[in-house]
Amino acid sequence: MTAAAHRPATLEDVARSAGVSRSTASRVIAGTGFASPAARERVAAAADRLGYVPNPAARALVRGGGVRLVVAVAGPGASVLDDPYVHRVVGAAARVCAPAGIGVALHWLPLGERSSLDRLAGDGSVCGVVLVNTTEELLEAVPRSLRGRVASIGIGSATVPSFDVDNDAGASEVLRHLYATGRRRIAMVSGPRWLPCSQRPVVAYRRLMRQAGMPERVLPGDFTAASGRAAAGEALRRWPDLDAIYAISDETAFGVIAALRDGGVRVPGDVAVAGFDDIPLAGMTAPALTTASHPVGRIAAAAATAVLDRRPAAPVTLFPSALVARDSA
Amino acid sequence: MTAAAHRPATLEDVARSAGVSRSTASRVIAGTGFASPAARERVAAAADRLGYVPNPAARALVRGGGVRLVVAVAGPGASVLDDPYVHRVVGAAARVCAPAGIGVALHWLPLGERSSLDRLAGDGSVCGVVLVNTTEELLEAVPRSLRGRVASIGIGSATVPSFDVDNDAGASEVLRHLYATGRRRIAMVSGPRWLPCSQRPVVAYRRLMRQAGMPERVLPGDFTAASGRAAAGEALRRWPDLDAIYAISDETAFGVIAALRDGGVRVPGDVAVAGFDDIPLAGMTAPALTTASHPVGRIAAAAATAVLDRRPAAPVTLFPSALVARDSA
DNA sequence: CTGAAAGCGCTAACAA
DNA sequence: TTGTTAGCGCTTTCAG
Repeated sequence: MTAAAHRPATLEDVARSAGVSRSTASRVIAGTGFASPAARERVAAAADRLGYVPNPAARALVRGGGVRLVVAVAGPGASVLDDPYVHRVVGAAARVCAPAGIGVALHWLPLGERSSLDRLAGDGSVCGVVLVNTTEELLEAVPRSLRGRVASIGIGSATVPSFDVDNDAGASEVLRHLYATGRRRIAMVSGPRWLPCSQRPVVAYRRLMRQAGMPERVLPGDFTAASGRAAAGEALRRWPDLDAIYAISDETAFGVIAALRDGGVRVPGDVAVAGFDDIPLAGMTAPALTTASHPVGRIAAAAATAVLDRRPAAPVTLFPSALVARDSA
Repeated sequence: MTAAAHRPATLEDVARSAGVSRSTASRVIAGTGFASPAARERVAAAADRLGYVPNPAARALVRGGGVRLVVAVAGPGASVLDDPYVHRVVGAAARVCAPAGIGVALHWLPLGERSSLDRLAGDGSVCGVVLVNTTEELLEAVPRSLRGRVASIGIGSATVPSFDVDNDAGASEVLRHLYATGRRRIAMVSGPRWLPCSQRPVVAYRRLMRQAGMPERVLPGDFTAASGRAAAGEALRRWPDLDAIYAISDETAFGVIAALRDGGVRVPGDVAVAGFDDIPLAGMTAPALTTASHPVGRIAAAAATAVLDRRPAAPVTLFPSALVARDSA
């Protein structure tokens, strides 16, 4: 453990200090190729003595590997980068990448703009891309050269493996819970129309409603609490007989509950409310939110790992969604 | 706009295509040094045609600049990396770094372990470090070679500039609000004892209580809702005459409110509760949380920018905390 | 098993 | 104003 010199120690320094050539030192450090036990030990000792840390940038340069993993978030505006969900993804990815000496960058992908993806593909420092909130259009625009080092959290395509929560099963479970507890006039607040993966729960909802002979009532939202507020007001106006609202995100559900409360509607007495995601605070509010928990961190870690390892991933990897029945429904 | 070739275009490709030397191309692309308008234009055209993107890794290698900014979070366990606050910091940093071709890595810094910092300093690919939740001990262990490219979100030192919210003013404002609305027996739920910057509000609290001749009642917490629950129970037991609880984080405040509710104590009727941070949901709950809003994203962005630009920052940069009076207090 | 040599993509003296 | 020449720190043939 040496006081870090002003200039970081290089492999050359280690080699000299160990009395071997740079190649030998490289083989030992990288753990690749042959080296005598003696050489192995001397190099290890020298590296330790000098506080040597391999430079991933130099390594990437010669290997053509890249040094950053880009989390690319599609959306109508750059403000999508402020989303807590996105931050969770970036945090999980950064954690997975750190040991490999890989950094994470956060980019906004304007909807329907293919040049951004081309730029990423043409950047030799980019080792891979994790797409968030993708559209079919964007998926089609993924350049050939990105294949094998791109993954999507959300919908995928033939060339882009998808890592996502089992939206269909999750939504169905919540809906069945609502049904089992006697709710028959269930409205749904959906995600933004441009986001395909948020349509999955809507499809499940419609199917279930039809099967049960219950009315289909879908209102558009955008994951925010504000959109939940607005949707709840609208729902109350259009369907006074309403007895449940299923929101596609917890934030939205909280907005729904707030609007209901303002309108003098009791939750769950008059109207049950369920969310989706199970954010940390979901269990602390009054009423505590009934929702489905999603392993966002694990999903992001899996996507990042697939990209890092260039491991040919299954076309679709689904993560389980688990109903958390609390007070609101 | 060329379909990204399998191998990203290099400066050499651009130079050849423009009919100039690599150096000239470099000067034009990097915007440094001289170049005739003619050359300038031809290089620009070639770069555009080839979809050329400079490779930050190669650039960093020759300039000795590094390619990753490390967000190093101190704490007793690696689980500190799961914190939403940390994710916000990483997200903001990643956003600031992306245009420069710099990635962000997330590291856990075990309390009192100096070798981690030495490793970071000895890694040539690290362009800088943003410390989160630092201690004096860790600050002292910052290697010389990191000076000028390290910043702290929290307390700082002579060599490490600090970027933080004005904890003192923020806490005072909340406390004064509590006082102004008639509260006289105010308990405080503090942050973890090992975290110096979380002691600041406690100091402010003690000073104010003393000045007003009010009792000092501090209970330890750790920012989590669970610790808020526990602290509230304890507070009720020890101080039955309590009329307000000030929690050092919104999560904790929500835990406090939940415990109070469970105990049949009305908020704010019997006991007022105030938080700290103003998380997005603070305004949606019942009662809506009175708290102080903190520009976490801006703070993180400022710290990251200071490190990136190697700009000699002021020893301490304080960001304003703004009281948001809602229903809970 | 080891070392010499070439080169990843780029910048920065230096000479022309 | 431009091109030539050295590297940045590392891996990787290819000879020894």
